[in-house]
Amino acid sequence: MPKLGMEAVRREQVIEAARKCIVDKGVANLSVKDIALAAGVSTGIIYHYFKNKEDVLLRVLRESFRKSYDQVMATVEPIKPPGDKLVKYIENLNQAPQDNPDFFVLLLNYLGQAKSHEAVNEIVQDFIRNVVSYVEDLIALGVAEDVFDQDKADHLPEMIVALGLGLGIMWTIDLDLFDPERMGKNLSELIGGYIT
Amino acid sequence: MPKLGMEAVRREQVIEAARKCIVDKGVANLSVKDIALAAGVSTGIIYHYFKNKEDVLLRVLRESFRKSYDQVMATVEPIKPPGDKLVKYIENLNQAPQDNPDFFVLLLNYLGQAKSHEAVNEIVQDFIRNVVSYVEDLIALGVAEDVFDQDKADHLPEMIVALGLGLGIMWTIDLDLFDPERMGKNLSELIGGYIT
Amino acid sequence: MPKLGMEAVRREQVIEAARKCIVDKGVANLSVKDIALAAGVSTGIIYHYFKNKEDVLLRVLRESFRKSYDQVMATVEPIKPPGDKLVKYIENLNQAPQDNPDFFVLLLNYLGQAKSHEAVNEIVQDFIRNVVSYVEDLIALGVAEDVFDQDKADHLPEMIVALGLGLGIMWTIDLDLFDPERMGKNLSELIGGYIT
Amino acid sequence: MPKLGMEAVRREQVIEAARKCIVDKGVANLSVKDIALAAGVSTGIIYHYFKNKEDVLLRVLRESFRKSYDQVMATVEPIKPPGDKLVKYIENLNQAPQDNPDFFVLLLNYLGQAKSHEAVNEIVQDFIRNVVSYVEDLIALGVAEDVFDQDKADHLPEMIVALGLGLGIMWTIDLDLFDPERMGKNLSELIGGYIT
DNA sequence: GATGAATGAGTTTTCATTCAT
DNA sequence: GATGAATGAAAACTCATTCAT
Repeated sequence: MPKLGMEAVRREQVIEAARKCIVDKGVANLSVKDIALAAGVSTGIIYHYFKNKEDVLLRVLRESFRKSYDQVMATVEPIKPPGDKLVKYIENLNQAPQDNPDFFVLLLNYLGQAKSHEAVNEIVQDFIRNVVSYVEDLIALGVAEDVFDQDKADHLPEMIVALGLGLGIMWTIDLDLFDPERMGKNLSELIGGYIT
Repeated sequence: MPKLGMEAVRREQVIEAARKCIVDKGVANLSVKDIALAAGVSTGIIYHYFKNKEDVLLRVLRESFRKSYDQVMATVEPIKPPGDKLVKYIENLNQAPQDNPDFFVLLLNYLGQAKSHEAVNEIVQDFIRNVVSYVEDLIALGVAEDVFDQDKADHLPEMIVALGLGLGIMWTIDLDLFDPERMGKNLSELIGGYIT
Repeated sequence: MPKLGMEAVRREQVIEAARKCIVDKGVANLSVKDIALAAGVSTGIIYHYFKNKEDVLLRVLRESFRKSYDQVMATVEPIKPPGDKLVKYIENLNQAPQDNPDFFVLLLNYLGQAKSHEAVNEIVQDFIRNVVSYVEDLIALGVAEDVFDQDKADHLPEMIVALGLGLGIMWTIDLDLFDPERMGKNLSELIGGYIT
Repeated sequence: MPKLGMEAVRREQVIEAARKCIVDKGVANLSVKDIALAAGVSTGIIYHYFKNKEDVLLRVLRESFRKSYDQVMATVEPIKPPGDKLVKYIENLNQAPQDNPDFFVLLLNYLGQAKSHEAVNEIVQDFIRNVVSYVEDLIALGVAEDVFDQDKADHLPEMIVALGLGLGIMWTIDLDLFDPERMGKNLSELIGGYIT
């Protein structure tokens, strides 16, 4: 067993286990013992690498947002034409509930805490602002390069994100509510109409 | 204090107290003692009128959805012209986070449980389906009376609801994200464009 | 509704309900509410006619012993020949678990409390002593009237009662342990051999 | 105090403490806190080693029956002559209330629950059947080796056990009811008469 | 570093008893 | 007399956190 870099391994091990537990049984019913069991470590070790349970949970959230961000960067950023970039992003947004359903389950689990938990609120706020501002940038990019007209709607980025969030939540709660495939097309059309 | 015929009063008293507690401190940190204290009763009486804590929480959710429904009925249904009806409803949807911020905080608190709690999931699913189907009816009504063209977008009702939900959540988490007033106008335009 | 004699009626109503509850679900799992429900009265009324729950339970025990005693008197005492009297009593003892299985279930429920509950202990002790002394009298009567020889065994009455008690308990716990019919005959022979 | 390998010790510690509590104050009035206090541990640890209170109580019963069985094996089995074996066993049975009064108190505490508690009933049934069948074997052994005649009474083993049980209970409830010394002799004679 | 036994404060729930009506 | 709503103390049980090994 390597001793060096063990810390990073253990932390990742615990965070991933906690994430899985939250998705499987909900934050509400999650004990430190559950996490330790899922991670294959003792409860004690969790307190060696994390301040306390809350610390673990906050890191799960941050990590989850970071991964989501990384994934967007990896799939959207390589694309160069600004128009395609936005289209790809919208596609991503639309695929998210299917491609990464865990993300929405996790998000829902934390959103409920946001209003009564300062730290959670802050992290979630930052995430939403980042997403909105990223969409703003994508649109601005298109406008700058004359691919889009000035977008015709005020607050379009917020609406795009809200649509993605709302549809994601709705589909997470009720898989039969709509067909994500067709919804994807509608979404592209709707938004496309506003920027060309 | 009368002792007879208090059942309805007590139940309402407890449910309202529980609702308030959830909004104030979150379901996660909510004890029966808290509810009893907020309701001004003993913990014992809660078990006299409700099966257990879960029973109370589920009733808070149902009651909250019922009130929300009643309010829509009271404000939207009196309006007769189908076009105005839909507009009014959209307005309602848009005002909701401001007019009734508690509703969204409450909703968020329960959404997190939905995936790991059968009963919650069912109630939330029903609610969403009802809302979507209500919007469908409003649009169909307009089309039938030749006020709207057939709506141009597939899944428009789902998108309208998703927008309302997404914006509501975003605004609940981050009051500074956008100005609801202006957002209201954008929303009306966006949707208006799709049904006339 | 008659007002006079209501007290006796109510008391009997409650005691009988409590007895039934104990037999059905055990003293351990018996609440005052259960008793009230079974008796078709309110919990309050129980405290009007009895000092407290313990008072009810003690009266159930006494009443049960009294009835058992009355039944013996009614079936055994009318018989005049001392020999037949004892035979009849033994028969009674043997039939008890079948004829009145509730009695044994009840008895077992209280025997467990006897060692840690002064009042119960006293009542049970009195009952056992009475039963033993009744058998002593029956035998003495037979000897006095020259129907039996002096009984050949020391402590015969105690042994007879112990056999009845032991077999009753065993059969109550395990109906398949033996056939009470055949056991009855064996018992009569066994005891008969010792007093003639 | 060592922390490792304490499982067996702690379990025994808790079971023994629970047994003591039951004997001292009765199952009816026994809280987990009492057990923890008597065992000198925290309440939490009890739930670490046992599923719940019921689990502890059932193990107390099983353990008690096991010890009783072990003791019989240790005292009766070394004896080889079948006749002496049975005599020794009867002696044991007779001495039990004196030698091990706790056993009867405990037994009484559980017998009351048997009828309304499936698991208790099963354990007690098994115990009684084992005891009866052990006596059957002892007699059969004697008959096989021509030490006893075929026993003259049908159901003799059941009667022997019932006598032991009945006398034990009676003497537990009322120490003054008879002299166990003399009772022992009577018992031996009585039974001896039936198998020689 | 790693373990998991141990703690005890806190949570849900029950229930005998009281008392206003 | 009669009711059953209301209380609150006590019970069973959970779980984050600590710490001896």
